[in-house]
Amino acid sequence: MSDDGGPLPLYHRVYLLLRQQIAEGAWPPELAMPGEHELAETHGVSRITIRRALQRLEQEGLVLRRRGAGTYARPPQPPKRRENLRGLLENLLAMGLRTRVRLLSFDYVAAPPEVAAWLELPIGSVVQKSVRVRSVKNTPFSHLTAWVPAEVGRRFRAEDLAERPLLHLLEAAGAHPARAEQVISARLADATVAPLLRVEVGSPLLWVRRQVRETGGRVIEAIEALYRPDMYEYQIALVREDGVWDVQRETADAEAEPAV
Amino acid sequence: MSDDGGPLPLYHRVYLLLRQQIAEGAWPPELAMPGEHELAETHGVSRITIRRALQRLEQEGLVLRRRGAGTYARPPQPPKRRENLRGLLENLLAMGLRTRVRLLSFDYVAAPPEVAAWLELPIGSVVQKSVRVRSVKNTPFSHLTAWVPAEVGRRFRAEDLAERPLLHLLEAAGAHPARAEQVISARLADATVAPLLRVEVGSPLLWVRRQVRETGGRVIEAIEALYRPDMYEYQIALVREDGVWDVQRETADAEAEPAV
DNA sequence: CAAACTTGTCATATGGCCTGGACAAGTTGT
DNA sequence: ACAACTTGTCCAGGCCATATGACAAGTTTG
Repeated sequence: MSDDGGPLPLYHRVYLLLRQQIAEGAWPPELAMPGEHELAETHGVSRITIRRALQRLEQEGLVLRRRGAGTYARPPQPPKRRENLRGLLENLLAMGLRTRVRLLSFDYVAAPPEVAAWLELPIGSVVQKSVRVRSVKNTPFSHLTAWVPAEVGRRFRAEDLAERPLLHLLEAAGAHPARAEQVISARLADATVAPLLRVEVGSPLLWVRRQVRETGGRVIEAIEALYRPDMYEYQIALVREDGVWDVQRETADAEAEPAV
Repeated sequence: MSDDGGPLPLYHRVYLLLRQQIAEGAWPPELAMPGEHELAETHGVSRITIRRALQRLEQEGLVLRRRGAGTYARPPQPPKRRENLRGLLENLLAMGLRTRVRLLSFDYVAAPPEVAAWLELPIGSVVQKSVRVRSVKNTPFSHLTAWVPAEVGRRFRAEDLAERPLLHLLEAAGAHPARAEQVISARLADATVAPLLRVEVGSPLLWVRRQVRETGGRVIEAIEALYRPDMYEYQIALVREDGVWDVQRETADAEAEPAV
């Protein structure tokens, strides 16, 4: 469940990198970007490959090219406007943001070994597997794959998943979530996830895996989330007390408008 | 032959799909998988393409192939073993792990607009900029770009940066770090960072930006860190109390051995 | 104007990806 | 033994990705 991106065409990788640098304002719009020859050199790639990447950037309006004059970056929006949303991940949709959830699949299956270990169940146990995509203002920003032990999952219906957060359903069903562990990492969008998040294959995604236990210690939820970094970031505020750093608050930060 | 989802080679996409199905136990290990012809048909792809996917699966030990007999799926590998290291980010190197730091650059420069805003200084103020790469067991895992106001930075030397964490230096220099904000996101490795982290250009990296204030409220450090996700992950433990999730501890999780 | 940049266009060459088909070699079940 | 499966191997050909080089055409600067 952990994996690579694989072999992307060169011109596409160069495109992704240039787009990232443009978005960061690496080249002010009034100064020309490095020439094609120079870009080719710094990326260790032929000029034709650079041109393919630049042509695509031009098609998308991220760059303005004039023969003889040069290539000029056009950073999309003025400084990124963000709506800062206090609250933990699950509370995101309880807030003002209108998020829409699409339920892509909902099945009871035999737990593959990795998932079984994650849920601390015997291999082959029946588990409920659901896949959802969550959107703000019609733009998808998270892809969620959740695993729940069968007897816990049976207490709610598939339609509920499209309306309320999983943790609420678990609580309403009599479970008592008490502790959670999250691991935050990064991975590339693969051919399955990319179209669902409306992102290019090979773009970077925030990768969060969470395990939730109830008071007795039993794992009642294992969830894998992939977030678009342009739409969603993770914030942590720390305070230093008596020479030790301590967490003050944890925050999810979602953009008001998609960057592109 | 069929639809699109991105510019991945066909054989690689088939490989990903088959690997996923194997991991989910779609074919019990004692029964043969569908033959190459059948797989070619169901995936809408030529037999040679199927073979390339299967050959890779065989190399990785996920399937067993015997001429005349068929292809048999094999139970996936046991989960990765990790050394779990408690402690906040800056404490990582204070722990048992022997991390080595290489100082790549150290200058006093005029702050570019973004950095000035980040440090809450007037545009063009002089700041100390340093770039470091940190390694465990001779494998680099983090790339750090730090910005410090000039008058704060003058209180320590470049050589100190190669030996002690920046926060220690700031404290030793009389600063009083009190609060910090971290933003966690994801980005791609570009041509500059990739070789330093010994990673392919275009691979995903964990992207952390941190701003540290001292007691008076002044920003004394702005730092941008890029981490290899196979070497370093971010963990957060949450506890639910009175219906609200609270952060219990924050943890950096580094692998004992690089995955590759 | 002229030199020195820029992007646009073209031709050529190499190698990887992918298809279609044919055939060889091994295994299994009747 | 035989038929019917399987995987292993090879070929011819087309398309695409990529590198290299040369040249045309536009812009900027002195």
